[in-house]
Amino acid sequence: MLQRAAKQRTAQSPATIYDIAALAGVNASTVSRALTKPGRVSAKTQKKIEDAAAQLNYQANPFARALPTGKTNTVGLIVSDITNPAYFDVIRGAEGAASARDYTLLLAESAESAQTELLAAKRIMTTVDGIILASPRLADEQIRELAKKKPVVVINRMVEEVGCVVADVQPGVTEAVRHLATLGHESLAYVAGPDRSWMSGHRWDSIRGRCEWSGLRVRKFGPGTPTVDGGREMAAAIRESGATGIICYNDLMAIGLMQELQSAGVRIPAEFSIVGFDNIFGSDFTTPPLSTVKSPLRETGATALTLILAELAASIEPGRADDSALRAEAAKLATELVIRGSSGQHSPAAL
Amino acid sequence: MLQRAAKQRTAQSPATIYDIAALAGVNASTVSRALTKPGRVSAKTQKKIEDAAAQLNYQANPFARALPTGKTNTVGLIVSDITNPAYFDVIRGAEGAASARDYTLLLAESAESAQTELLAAKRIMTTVDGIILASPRLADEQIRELAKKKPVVVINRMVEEVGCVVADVQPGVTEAVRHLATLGHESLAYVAGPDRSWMSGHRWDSIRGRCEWSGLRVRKFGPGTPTVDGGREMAAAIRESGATGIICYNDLMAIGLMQELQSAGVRIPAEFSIVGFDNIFGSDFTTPPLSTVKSPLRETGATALTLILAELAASIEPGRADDSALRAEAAKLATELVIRGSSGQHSPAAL
DNA sequence: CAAACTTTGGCAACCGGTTGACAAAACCAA
DNA sequence: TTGGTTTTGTCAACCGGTTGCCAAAGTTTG
Repeated sequence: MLQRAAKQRTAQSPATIYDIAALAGVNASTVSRALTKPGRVSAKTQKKIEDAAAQLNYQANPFARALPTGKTNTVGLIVSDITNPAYFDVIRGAEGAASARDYTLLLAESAESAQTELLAAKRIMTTVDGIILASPRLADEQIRELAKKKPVVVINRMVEEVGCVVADVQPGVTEAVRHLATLGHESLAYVAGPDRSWMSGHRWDSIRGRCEWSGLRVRKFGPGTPTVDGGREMAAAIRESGATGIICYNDLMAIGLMQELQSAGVRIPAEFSIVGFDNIFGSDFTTPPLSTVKSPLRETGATALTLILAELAASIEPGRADDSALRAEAAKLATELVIRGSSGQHSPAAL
Repeated sequence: MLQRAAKQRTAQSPATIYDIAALAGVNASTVSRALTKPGRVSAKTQKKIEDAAAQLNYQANPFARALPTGKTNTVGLIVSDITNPAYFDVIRGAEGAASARDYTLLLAESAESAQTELLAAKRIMTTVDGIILASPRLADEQIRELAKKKPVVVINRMVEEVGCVVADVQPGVTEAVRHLATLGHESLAYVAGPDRSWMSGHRWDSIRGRCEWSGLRVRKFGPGTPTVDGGREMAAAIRESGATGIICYNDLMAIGLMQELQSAGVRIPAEFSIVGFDNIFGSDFTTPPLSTVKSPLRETGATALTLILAELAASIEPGRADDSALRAEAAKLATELVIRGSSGQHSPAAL
């Protein structure tokens, strides 16, 4: 009552299918069919109903619709840290793909905590048709557990039995290592991200493999916090290490590392070459601009959303297992090296 | 039927209050009360019900709850352009404030188009308890129209009869103009953003006012696109204008302008001083790092969400008009000048 | 023109909670 | 023990859609 009053105070209650039914002189169920089941009602009644709906400015109540069907036309996206610009493009890609298909994106952040992440996931689980986890900090088992309830797609991580979107780091890493070798660096270093980050380990594996293949020395530093400050903290260790070709887990760390080294008087790229990962917004603003292994972040976000929708479609209509097409699409997500000023001919003598 | 089967295939249907009722040996409505109306049920039954709920891993279905109450515990946030890093702090602030209060954030973007914005607003209107519009491109009247249906709070714009969160540009602008004057600039320029941007006009008004007060010449350029490229496009006009102290609508434009001028051989800050707005991520990466009028973006987002919730509370319990407290909070959102390297002593002679 | 078949629309149950009205039970004082 | 009050739980309606089932209306066919 109170609510009703309040509702009427701020607005006239929105039109329902019953209002339409009354206006068009048909039953509510006919209205429902006219609006959702194409071809189920005669063209004549269809028109009457559509006119009435337009006249009343009808907008279906998504909750009433979701209740019996369980479908919400909403996909949740949980990122580990909204601050990280790398996710900007992921979010953007997912949002674009979602609204293009008349889906809505629900955003949540886990603040780099597995516990918060699980909480957020559970909180929105009931509200969405599926969940995208960007660089989740949860354990594999927990992710599989979630995936039992609703479609789950993981970004930047491989989890068995769960849909994953991971750009192929190989091409970018290969280019980066070759690039550094060509510039005269014989000893490389990898500045790792958090231990919980699957992607950090993955990048390291790829780099190490490539270095072995090329006969280069490479050491791993870290784990570190995947932020500008986290990069700064690694500067001293890197400087003492003897390594001169540095690849960082992500651009933020690379930028921090470069800033700290420069403020200690080190010349980049003469003394150290630095390469990041992701090609985030602003990575070309630095002096020198950052060389980086570019990830197709936006496409990653869009692909993840497409995958969710495909899983959804498959669970309704189990016949078509067209995952192959999507796998193919995901496989096209390759990384590539963007060479800018932070990597260059190694010439410490020029001091 | 099919759905039911599908549901069971991927997961056991989640527990309902009826399951709890059966397990605890009470009526479903008692369960509902126990879970939502503290004190309405005896301690004994309360405990029985809570135990049963815990045992069944109960999680209320938000749709079933939203249907009769109309409350969704979700707030929509529509930004004009997800690409713009300025919004990320706004999003972050709103997200933080939301999840702290057990609310969820629904994100949508309008791609700088009034039409898309209206569409997005209408689409999510039915799903959320309130909407935050960040730098909306809609007309005032359209915004008021939306506000009739659900609480609306507008960021970076003043709209009468609607809740607004606008940081006070005055202190930052005053500092910036004085700063430029002190550096020896006698002729200033403002590089405007889009015509549809209220904030762009607002900043211009403030700057012009301050310049008149100080007896400085100032011209307005634009309108322009509020992006790095938009800034680049203004470079030629600025260079010919004779103005040497440049304030840009936002950091993106400032960065673009600076890049373009530098690539034409212009020395910053010797020949031109450049000041942006917002202090976005990366604005300190440039060479020279960008001087900028810092906006409390994160607080703005958080305040907007708090305002929405306050309006919501007020509409249920109309007695308390504690808007004053919130106004006070919003008023604390002041801008301030961050002086970095892109502004400095005007010394064209040093050429 | 009737029989057989196809469309089309109505009825009613259901999704999972919330809530007003009311009755049963428990409690209290006299 | 009784009458009055308060607490506690039940009943049933409702939110606004969806959908299986069925009957009425319309169409085709022999």
